Amino acid sequence: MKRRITLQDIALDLNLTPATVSRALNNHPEISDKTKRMVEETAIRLDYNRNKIASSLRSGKTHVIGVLIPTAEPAFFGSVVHGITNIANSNGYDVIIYQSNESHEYEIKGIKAFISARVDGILASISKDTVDCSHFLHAKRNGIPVVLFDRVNNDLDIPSVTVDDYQGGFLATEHLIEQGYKRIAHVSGPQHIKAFYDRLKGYMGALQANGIKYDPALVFAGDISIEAGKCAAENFLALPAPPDAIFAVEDFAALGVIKKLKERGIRMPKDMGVFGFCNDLFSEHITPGLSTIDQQTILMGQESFKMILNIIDNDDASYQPAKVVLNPVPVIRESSLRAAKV
Amino acid sequence: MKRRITLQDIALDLNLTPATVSRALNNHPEISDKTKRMVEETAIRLDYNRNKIASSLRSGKTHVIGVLIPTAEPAFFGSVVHGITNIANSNGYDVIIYQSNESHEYEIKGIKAFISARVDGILASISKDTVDCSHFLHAKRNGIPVVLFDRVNNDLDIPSVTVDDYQGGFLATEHLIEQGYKRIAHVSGPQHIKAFYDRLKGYMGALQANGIKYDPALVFAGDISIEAGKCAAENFLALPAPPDAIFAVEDFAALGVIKKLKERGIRMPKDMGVFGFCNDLFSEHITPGLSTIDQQTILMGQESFKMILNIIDNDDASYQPAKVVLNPVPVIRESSLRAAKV
DNA sequence: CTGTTAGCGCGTTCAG
DNA sequence: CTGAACGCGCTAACAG
Repeated sequence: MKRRITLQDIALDLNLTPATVSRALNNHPEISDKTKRMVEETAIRLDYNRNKIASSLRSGKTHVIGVLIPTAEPAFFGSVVHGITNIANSNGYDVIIYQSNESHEYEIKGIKAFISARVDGILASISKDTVDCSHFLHAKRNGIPVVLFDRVNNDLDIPSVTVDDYQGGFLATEHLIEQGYKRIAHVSGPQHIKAFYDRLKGYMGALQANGIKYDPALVFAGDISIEAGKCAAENFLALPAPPDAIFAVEDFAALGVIKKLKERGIRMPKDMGVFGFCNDLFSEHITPGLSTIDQQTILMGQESFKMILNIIDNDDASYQPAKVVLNPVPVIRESSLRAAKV
Repeated sequence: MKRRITLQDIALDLNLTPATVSRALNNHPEISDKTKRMVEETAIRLDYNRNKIASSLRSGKTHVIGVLIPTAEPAFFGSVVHGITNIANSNGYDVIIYQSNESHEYEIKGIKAFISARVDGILASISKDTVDCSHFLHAKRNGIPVVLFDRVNNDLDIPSVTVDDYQGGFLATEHLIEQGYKRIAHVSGPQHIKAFYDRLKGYMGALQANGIKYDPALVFAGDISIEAGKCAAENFLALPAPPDAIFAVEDFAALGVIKKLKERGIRMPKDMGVFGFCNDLFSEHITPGLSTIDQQTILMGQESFKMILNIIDNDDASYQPAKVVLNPVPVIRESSLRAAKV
């Protein structure tokens, strides 16, 4: 392995000083075009690569963004990361990923790793297990701006990017009503997670807006799992007056519903309409295709990055906790499409 | 924002020198336990976080691994990244992700970014568009070890982690034969990608091993898309002597096959067996469940990391291009399960 | 077991 | 427009 080329090497080659070479490479206005050209040529000829470590140490900027997510496994976070890294890279930022695996302890470790690495900013989604959020404030106290996406905490004074879950729940339910379904049930998720709570509220809101009385028997306290969906479906079918449509809090739960209904020979969308939430990768490809709410994952990643970049660039006190709320986008497929609509 | 605490601050607080504090925090054997305890306490009390930048500059090690992938979007790479980051983080390494978006140009940019960031190692999967691989050798010349995973190039003298695609194709085809299918067709992928070429060879190998004559009419030159699968199915059905089973080079292509067969009212697995490759997330959830070959993505990520770590730790000339080949794992579901087998 | 000294490579003063 | 000098925070080498 050859020794790495430094500014010094370029300087010696051209009878200049490292300082001048540095300025030339950074396109400093007080350097003559001639020198800039010479320096650039030599840099390429010698195969110079700027040492970002030294540069970071000196300048106090790493051009690295930390991204902390519960897990890169499911499609959702993978897709958001996809959005973040692409826009970050094209803005000259590197992205470090850390997975909390839904654990509070690992989440804290991740923040520590980011502080140690002196990242310029942190994008994070709170893990399921996390109750105490002081580690995020800890990062802020260390001068590292934080933006939360998707899994947020409104008690914290931290800017965030989310989708409008209330609106999503509302739109899903309203679509089912428009399709002529009369008794619409809901498989809900853990209510301490704001997104799931909001979806339930949206469901209730749509019922009310359409003059349908809310029936607690039609809400099953479930989870975002296939198993929960199956349980819920079973439960609903055993009711004296079963529903004719089911809106599940998440696509996997909806998938469980669909599996159970198939097992029982119940036809969708004829006998029963089904609606999910997430627009997971599989939703398009199952039978029947699952109607769902798209959460605009790529856009979410991009907006999160833009926001943190904005905070980094105006590193003054203009750190106003902004809340960006994205519009949920209904994606209608066979599972809920009973009537041909205009 | 408060000033960041440095080793100096701890040293002053305890009447020690920064060097001693550094050694204590790094658990150097020549430091007394008493001092170590004192230093650790003070570090916590003052909320000290090691400046990894300075540490990296001095030591020449960043503890960062660059991961270069075509795209984080599809389940496959997301899952491998999942495997890499988890094992990397638990080994004290940070992971920087760069996406080439299947473009040669961006791939080169990614390598440059990694060299600039002085990463300790690079894990990469070659993009579809890449013909010239000199940028990987460029990284090696800069003293950064490289390990390729999944999309590799055997002409390069670079260690790699892959699955045995020949074996996968062989097992898939043999399973169909065992299930009593007689005329087995194959939807192949672009043959310049080694993995796809090997799967076709595996298919042919299994036919031969079972005394079945290879019929070129039963191989459709397709792609890894739903559309290609649909075309292939149509093509096969129009044959004078149509096949009774189809092995597709990839799950999305298999999905296309399934969609087309359903459209035509052909029952699976009774009238036609279908087999995919990849074990994509949706494969389990479609109807019928798709039999496929699992590529052990998590394991692949872990093995890749272990290999690069090994090279980093013995940074001498023991840089022997090892090739790790993982076993493909058949996952049998309804789409191919005609007979009850022992 | 601990202190002293020096320098990793860069960017930013302040001169000229 | 360019040069000289310094220091970011840490760790390795050498003393003692």
